[in-house]
Amino acid sequence: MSSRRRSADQPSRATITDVAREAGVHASTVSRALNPATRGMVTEAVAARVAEVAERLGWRPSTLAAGLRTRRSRSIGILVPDLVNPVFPPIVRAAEERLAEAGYVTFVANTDTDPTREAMIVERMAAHLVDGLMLASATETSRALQICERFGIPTVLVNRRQPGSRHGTVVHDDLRGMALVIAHLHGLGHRRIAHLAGPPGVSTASDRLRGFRAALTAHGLDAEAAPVVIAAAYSREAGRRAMEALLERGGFTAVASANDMLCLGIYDALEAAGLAVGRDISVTGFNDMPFVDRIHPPLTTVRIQHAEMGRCAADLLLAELVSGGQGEREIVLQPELVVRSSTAPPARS
Amino acid sequence: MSSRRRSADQPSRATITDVAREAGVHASTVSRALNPATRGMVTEAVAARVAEVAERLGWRPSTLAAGLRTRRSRSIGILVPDLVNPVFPPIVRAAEERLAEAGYVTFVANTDTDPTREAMIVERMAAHLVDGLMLASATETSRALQICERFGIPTVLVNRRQPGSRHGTVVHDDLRGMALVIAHLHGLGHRRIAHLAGPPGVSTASDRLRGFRAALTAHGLDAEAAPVVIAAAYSREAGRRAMEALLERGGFTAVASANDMLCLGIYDALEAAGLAVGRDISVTGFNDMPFVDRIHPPLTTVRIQHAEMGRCAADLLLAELVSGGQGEREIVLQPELVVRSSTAPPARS
DNA sequence: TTGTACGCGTTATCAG
DNA sequence: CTGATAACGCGTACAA
Repeated sequence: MSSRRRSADQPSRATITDVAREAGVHASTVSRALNPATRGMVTEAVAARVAEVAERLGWRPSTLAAGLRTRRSRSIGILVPDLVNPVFPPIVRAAEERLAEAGYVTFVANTDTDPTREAMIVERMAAHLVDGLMLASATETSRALQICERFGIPTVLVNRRQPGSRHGTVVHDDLRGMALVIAHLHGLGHRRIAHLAGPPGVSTASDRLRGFRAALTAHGLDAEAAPVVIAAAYSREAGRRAMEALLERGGFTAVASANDMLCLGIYDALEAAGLAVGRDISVTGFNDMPFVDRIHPPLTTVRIQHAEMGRCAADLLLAELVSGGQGEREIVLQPELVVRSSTAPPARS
Repeated sequence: MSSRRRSADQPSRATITDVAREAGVHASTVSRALNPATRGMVTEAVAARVAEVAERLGWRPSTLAAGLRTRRSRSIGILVPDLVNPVFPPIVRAAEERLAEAGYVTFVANTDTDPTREAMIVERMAAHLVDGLMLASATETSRALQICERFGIPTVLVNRRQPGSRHGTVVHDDLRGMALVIAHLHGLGHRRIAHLAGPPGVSTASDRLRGFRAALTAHGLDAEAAPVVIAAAYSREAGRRAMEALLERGGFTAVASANDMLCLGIYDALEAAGLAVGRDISVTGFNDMPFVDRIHPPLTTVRIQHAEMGRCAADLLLAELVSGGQGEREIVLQPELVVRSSTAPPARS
């Protein structure tokens, strides 16, 4: 017979009742003595004795049992599209750190940019009574946000906007980021610039596309005529395929990509086509994700504030958790152009 | 007044009692009808009616309430040292996928290779009644494993061994991996090979160091005389500092690194010293983490099976969850050498 | 200041 | 096959 280890031979963890019996007081008193918020309601001496017994018995509060009553769990869910994309880990880490300081644990999950999966995860998180949710995965049509609202779970968006949403949001000024890119390329002499756009429904993709077109116009270039190909996902493979399509079409000396991950695929496609990044075709990225300074040639890209984004989002969420729903602000961080060697004046040919 | 949204105006989610009332049966019957495992104990007709009502009322099981009784939560905790290290996300993703198929949610957390933090997280996970734990963070002296045993939580180790541990473990044959590296370097003509070792207490670090020495000896080289510097962490920065120390010491034409992350720092240090990777000093990594094929020069490294490791660990854990503690196996996967351009015959000088 | 009594949503164990 | 009842561990009005 397979007896559950936890129940049988193992010394099942001490409960508040055990502590009460041992300390010679009532369970409620123990609860009050051990809860920082209610400690004042109890005698100094009793509090000390209870604390001592609890310590000795190795008592740990059961988040579950507490949550059953309070409907809170001191935990926060963080949803990202794909942890394998190096943009997200730094954001998550920074948020996690800030939330931990405030006493919250964080649970991270991948959504694969799949709305169904995203909705399922939100439901599961809700079932675990997360106190708040941080979505780095929100698409412009995410059902997830409605679910959050239905359950009344405070939610903030990170690195993704949802137009018209009332949720706290932390993003970057992508239009300005693209303007920096185009100004740089224009300054190098490029006049025929292509855009490798991100997947549909993702706000960074559409914002950067808009920024691309606006910046071209601002420089007196024909935004309508500029080659644009949309990548199926923010992945290396999708970037390669999109770049192949762009190459077939031709008619450009530089390509401004919606994101660094795509650039890896762009490099792959250009290498396969026998073209040199920088010399033959200039390439720019977006995000300045880790390690792109070490790829060859080092990528000119737009730096976003990964850690700051995570911290701001955490603060926004924490504010909302205490104030009960005021944090409906949008924080827009400023990006910065980092010039490396993937951009150069256009080839003569 | 700040009324908690969840309680007041929001339609608090339907409970099993609501469904029971609506369906005209007892709550226990609802429980049985909706639980796949106990559905057989109930009439087909009743089951159907209950299911219909539950659907209509939007009933969702409360993991917490259920866990309070069953002491299970259908969730698994995954602990990694640092999600920013690209080795881990693919492992986590693969494990997550396999576990999700089996109906488990996964919670990921970073430990920062800090035993105290690791212990705290394990406790919190235990408080959330995770059914199992996957540790990619275990150091050779981790207290975390004892905590797991005390709580009776099934635990497996991934990408880390703990000597003498009885836990299921999935690792690679690091000794063989190092042997492949040294054979490759030796074949190129290198005779003075240095090792940039990983941090103390980490099994991959000590295994690879042992493998390094054993392989040197096997090739008739003096293992004792070989320069070895220990990096403070598996990070780019620590790699740079360790490499600087190694350069001061000198006396080598190639350096075998314990891991790819360190190689980024090695590249930084060599660049700062005006040395060319490959031509002046050959460099090898370990892990074949994403993107190292695109750094300059592309890194010769040992490929490990990231996804397979995650899947195996998940299977091991699942087996243990159903059988109740048999999975005390150690799975050793085989690594593979990937030769790129960071290695070349030693410079003449 | 402390104890009593009850509820949170579900499952296990009996009876019927 | 179904209903009643008692847990699970904790928080919290209310009473003492």
